[in-house]
Formats: sequence, structure tokens, C-alpha cells
Amino acid sequence: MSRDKNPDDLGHDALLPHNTRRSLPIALLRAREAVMAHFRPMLARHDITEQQWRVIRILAEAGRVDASEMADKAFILAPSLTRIIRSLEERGLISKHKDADDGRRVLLEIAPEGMRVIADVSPESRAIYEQLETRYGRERVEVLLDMLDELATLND
Amino acid sequence: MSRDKNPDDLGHDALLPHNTRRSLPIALLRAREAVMAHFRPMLARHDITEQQWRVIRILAEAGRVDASEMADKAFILAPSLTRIIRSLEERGLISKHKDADDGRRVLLEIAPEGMRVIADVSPESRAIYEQLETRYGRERVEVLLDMLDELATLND
DNA sequence: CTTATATATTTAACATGTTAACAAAATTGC
DNA sequence: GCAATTTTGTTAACATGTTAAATATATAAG
Repeated sequence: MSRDKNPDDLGHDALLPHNTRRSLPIALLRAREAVMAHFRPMLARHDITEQQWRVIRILAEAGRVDASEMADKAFILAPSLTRIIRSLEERGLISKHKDADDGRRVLLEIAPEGMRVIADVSPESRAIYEQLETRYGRERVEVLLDMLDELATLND
Repeated sequence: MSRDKNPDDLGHDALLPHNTRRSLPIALLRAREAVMAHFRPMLARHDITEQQWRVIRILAEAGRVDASEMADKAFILAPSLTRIIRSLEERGLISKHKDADDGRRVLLEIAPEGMRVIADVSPESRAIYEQLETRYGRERVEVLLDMLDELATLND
């Protein structure tokens, strides 16, 4: 019985916040969740989280990377990254070395076991993404990515 | 020195995953984070989290709401909602009652103290949102919301 | 060379996300 | 009515998000 689709129900009190159903933060959350719902079960079968997948995937793409660069590329905050690195290292998916030139920096590298995960997960991941692209429309995905990027860089 | 903008750098290994920089999940995450960066400091000044704000805001909009409906509207998973409700009730921002007709259901209602938060935060929230809308373009926000909604409902 | 400042990472503390298991109440089938 | 099933909400356990503070190393100022 919550048929609050009637526009007259809103705007009767200027103190009330923006209509929840047309709010960018929640819309972005919903969309992201819907997308991840396609990937999560597959990742779970391979016993890795979304964030762990992002990290090893970036290492497979970019080779040796320090923690700051990783935080940047994977969009993970430093404290989370510290924990994720510890976990991935304990599981033998990545290796960790101190930078010889700068003792503060931590260099990350994918391990053979990590490459095995890449080889297992990558094809499935691509297939899911391509199916998504097809269903939503390749062109529209590109448009959406551009619009999202512009939103993300509004501050710069 | 990470100038991997050259398209030739990609595609040399079909095993590698989709290019990270054009991936929907991360793009959605970045965009959402950029948007929330505008709101979070303000919410922090009022000593509430983003999720707590969503909950009391929905109660202010919709009146009495049960937990399932709240989880749905605020897009918060049940276990998280349980904790958020406990916290908000302890702080006196909301009240909680058992449904007389259905003993399983928990009915939520905003408390006077919660209404005070609404009154304090709402104008600031609106101002931030409107500034964002203006900078990004009102029309484009609408288009983006439509595209995000379609992405979120692809599965239905 | 030494002190002050800046940068990179970690730790701490708390809130939320995520899945699975559980408890309690309601509904369905017989 | 009553057992089986479904629905609602909570708890548990672990991973991540978020902010602030701490630590260690590097760089700049003097």
C-alpha cells in the first residue's frame, strides 16, 4: 500500500530532503549493486572478494606496483588496502617487497598462484561483462562511462 | 610515469581482464564516491553517517515504516539495518515498536530529536545537491538517473 | 648536519557490507 | 487444527569503508 507515486505527495514541506527515489547517491549504489550481483557469485566460487580481484587484476595488467599506486588504480583506501595485501600475501596470491630506493614504499607483485586465479577468473569475468554490455547496449555503456567519469572528475 | 593510454598496450593478452579504467563497477564506485565527498563532511559535522541519514530521511518522508520496507527504500541490507536501527534508537533519533498485527515486523518512526536533525541537515543537503545539479547540468542528471535506473533493473 | 616538514604505510576504532545460520511468527496444505 | 513451509528479523563472523592517529622514511630549510 505504499503507492507514493503521486507527485502531489511531495513538495508539501520544503524542509523535507530531496526525493529519495531520484537521488544520485542511491541511484549509483543501486546500479553498482546490480552490476556486482552478476559478478559476485562467480568470484565467490573462486573464493575471492571483489576488492581482492581488483588488486590481483591490476597487478596482472601493470606488473610491479607500489601500494599508493594500487590504492589509486583500484580505488581502495589505504587502510583497507593494507588488510587486503596482508590477506592476499598470506594466501600466496601476491608477494610484497620493500622498495630499495625508498624505504617507505611497498612494492607488490603477482605470484604464480595469483596468475592461476587470473587465468581461471578472467574468462568468466569477460563473459559476464560482455553479456552485460550486450544487454544494456555497447554504445550506451560507453556513454554511461563517459558521464560517470565526468561526474567523478567534477571536482578536479 | 604510468602512461598506459596507448591502446596498443592492451589486447596483447586475451587472458587479461577488461581494462580497469573503463570498467562499470569501478566507474560507478568512483562516481558515487565523488558525489558523496560533497555530502560526507557536512553529515560528519552533524554527527551522522550517510546510512543513518538515509534512514531518518526516509522516515521523515514516509512516516511509519517497517524494517523490510526500510531496507528496500534505503537500499541497506537487513543485518546492517539492524545495527543502524539499534544505534539510532540509542541516540534517540528514532523509535521502534512491534507491529500488533504481525509480531515479526518492527515498525520504525522518527523521534522529535530525529526531526531536529532533519531540520538541521535538510537545507544543507539540498543546497549541496542543487549545486551539484547545476555544475553537472540539470538535464544530464535526469538522463544519468534514467540510465542508472535501467542498469539497475536489467535483471527484473 | 640538524631540525622541521612532508610523504608512505600501518594501526586503531568504529560503521557498514556480505553471506550463512538462526529464532520467532505467520501462512499454507493437508 | 497441525505439521511443513515461508517470511521477518536478528546474530555471528569476517571483509571492507572511514577517519584519526601513529610510525617510519625521505626531503627541505636553516
